[in-house]
Amino acid sequence: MKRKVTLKQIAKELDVSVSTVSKALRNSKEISLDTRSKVQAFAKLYNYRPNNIALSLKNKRTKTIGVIIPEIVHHFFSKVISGIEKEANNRGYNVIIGLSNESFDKEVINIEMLANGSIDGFILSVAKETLLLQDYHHFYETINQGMPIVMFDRVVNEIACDKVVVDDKLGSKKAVAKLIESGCQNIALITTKDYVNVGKLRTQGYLEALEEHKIDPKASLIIKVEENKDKEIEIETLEKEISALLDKEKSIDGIFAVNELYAITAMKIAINKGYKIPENMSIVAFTDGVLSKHAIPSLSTISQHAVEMGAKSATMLIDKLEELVDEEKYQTEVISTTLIERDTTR
Amino acid sequence: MKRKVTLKQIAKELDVSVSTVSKALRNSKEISLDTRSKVQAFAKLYNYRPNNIALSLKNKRTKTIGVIIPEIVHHFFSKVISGIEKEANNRGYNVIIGLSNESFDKEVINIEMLANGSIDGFILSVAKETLLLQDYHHFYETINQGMPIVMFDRVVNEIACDKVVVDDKLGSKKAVAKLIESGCQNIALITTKDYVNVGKLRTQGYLEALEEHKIDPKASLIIKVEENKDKEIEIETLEKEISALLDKEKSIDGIFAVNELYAITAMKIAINKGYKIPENMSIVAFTDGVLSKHAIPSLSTISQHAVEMGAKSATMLIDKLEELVDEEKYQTEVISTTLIERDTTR
DNA sequence: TGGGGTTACGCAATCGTTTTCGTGTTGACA
DNA sequence: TGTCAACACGAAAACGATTGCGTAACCCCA
Repeated sequence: MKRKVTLKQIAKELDVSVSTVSKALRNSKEISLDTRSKVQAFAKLYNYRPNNIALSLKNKRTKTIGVIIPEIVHHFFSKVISGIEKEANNRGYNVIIGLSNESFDKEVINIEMLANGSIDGFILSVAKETLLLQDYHHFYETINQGMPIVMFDRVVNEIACDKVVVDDKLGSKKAVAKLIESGCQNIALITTKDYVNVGKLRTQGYLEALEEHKIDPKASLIIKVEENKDKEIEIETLEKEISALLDKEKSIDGIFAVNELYAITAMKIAINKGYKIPENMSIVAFTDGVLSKHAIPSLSTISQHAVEMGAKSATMLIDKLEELVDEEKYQTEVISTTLIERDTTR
Repeated sequence: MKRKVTLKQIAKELDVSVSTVSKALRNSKEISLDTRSKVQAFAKLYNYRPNNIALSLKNKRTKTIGVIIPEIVHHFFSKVISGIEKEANNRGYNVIIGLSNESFDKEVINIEMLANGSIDGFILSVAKETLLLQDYHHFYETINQGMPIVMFDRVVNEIACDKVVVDDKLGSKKAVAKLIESGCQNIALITTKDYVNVGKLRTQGYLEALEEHKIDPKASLIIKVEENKDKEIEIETLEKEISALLDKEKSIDGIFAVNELYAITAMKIAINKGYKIPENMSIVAFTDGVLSKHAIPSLSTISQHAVEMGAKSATMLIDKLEELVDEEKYQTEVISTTLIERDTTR
């Protein structure tokens, strides 16, 4: 086993100083051609690679980006990561991942772990618990120490940093407009409680679409799901609610759900109750994922372009890190959504 | 903006030496109680945190694990990562992610990028292209430099390192046995070409199960899918093949697929052709994911316990890093599979 | 022969931390 | 009063790399 070779070892071996070796490897003309080629040959032979940690210490930059997300077993987030990773790699950066599992404490710990020199900047999506507690001290502290943050999807408006968001309201509006225009009159909404920002915005989009088409919203058609750590329970509860809703409101002919799981759940129940999809029941979901694509029938969705979000976030962060952009100026990039028509809409 | 405070700054401020500050913070009794509390109070006030990079350089360990996977937008891999992350975090390690996108070159680049001091060890699943080329020099070099590797799922047997694998053969056997025992007589197999190790093993399991139940395998019931970078095309081709197969072999009453997407695809076509599932067509898939769980009807699957795989991999790597285990001894851990019975089996 | 310029290298500081080894100042004891 | 231990602290090396500056050795020319 040959351990990694260092400048010092090369220097000793060739009987020159460390600085000579360093300069020779960087092809400094301060060093004679003779020595240069000798050193370079030796380095190549021993497969010399500069130690990243030492470089990081010296340069005060790690060329590494920290990404903190609520969960990774999630189509949207993993897509965002792949976007981040691709862009970061292209620009010579590594990506280090922290999972908050939607927990405030884990988010804080992860940030603190990484903020002590391990990374140059953060890309993150805020944990639900954090949004609920509205305790943002860890973000402020990080930014205060001069470490840039880019927030995506679940952002905190009051924090001064770059942001990349989906146009949730407009996306929902598109979805609901599609339902209305294809003939739906009574459209149910399955959304989350309002403290989840994106849920709130998507609800607003639903309401605006109705308004624009002169349809009076009915509170009785809206289900606001209480999220649960245990998804099983959450979905079971939702199933009962949807079932009850469909039993009570026979006129429902369209459903808009703020995520695909809610939509799939609704579809399952609707099919069980004998609805024909899309003939007498149309369904559209926000968030395009595998479930939608491969469901039977396949679900029409609003795609968030997650990969693009990730790539954009990385671009913004790296631009800031490399000072290609004004340090004090924060931007909010809006990624537009696309309606993907599949088999649950007419 | 207050930049991070260092030992040197504290030392200057309190008019003591750097070493005194360091010792005081580590509560060395070499330092008087007076000085100790003074330093500690000051450090707390200024929120001092030791610089990780400097520590890494000094300690020659980064407390970071490099994970290289073929893709992240994939239920299995993201679950493995969540397992790795959890275990790693518990033991004070960070996780840095590299994606190979199934490409040999990207795998090599990622490994080289991380192997220069950024991490203490690797956990990885080999890219398909690498398996095809059978070029493993980058793994050998890494191991040779004294950096431990743990391979999971897609492993290279000839390389001496720790491995965590799924019991692919036994898992498939379980699945096919289930089909047979529930009354299926003519079971089709949808698998991958043999160079993908796991595809091969799963095919073997299928064959063994048939053999044990005294059923003669028929080559005409087996589809070996040629994988394609473009999943759309791969699935479209597969759809045609399955359709042709079902048309030709009317006696088929069971399908075993080596992943859930193949199974879902088969199910879709079977349903279209009027098969009743599970009454006259049963289906089981290897790999348990969201698709299976939320498909209608929900798919019976073989679960690989991906989170456990990740956690186990992390445990093995960290144990080696912390020398809790013999450096020269390599183990192969087999994670057993579980049959999850849902609605596509009787 | 002495001064100036060039060449080719080494020294030492630096990044932030830990740790070993001195060392000056006490106080106690013979 | 001389000796020695204990105490409290500082200097310096080390991790691996980069870089500004100093300088020895040489040549050239006046």
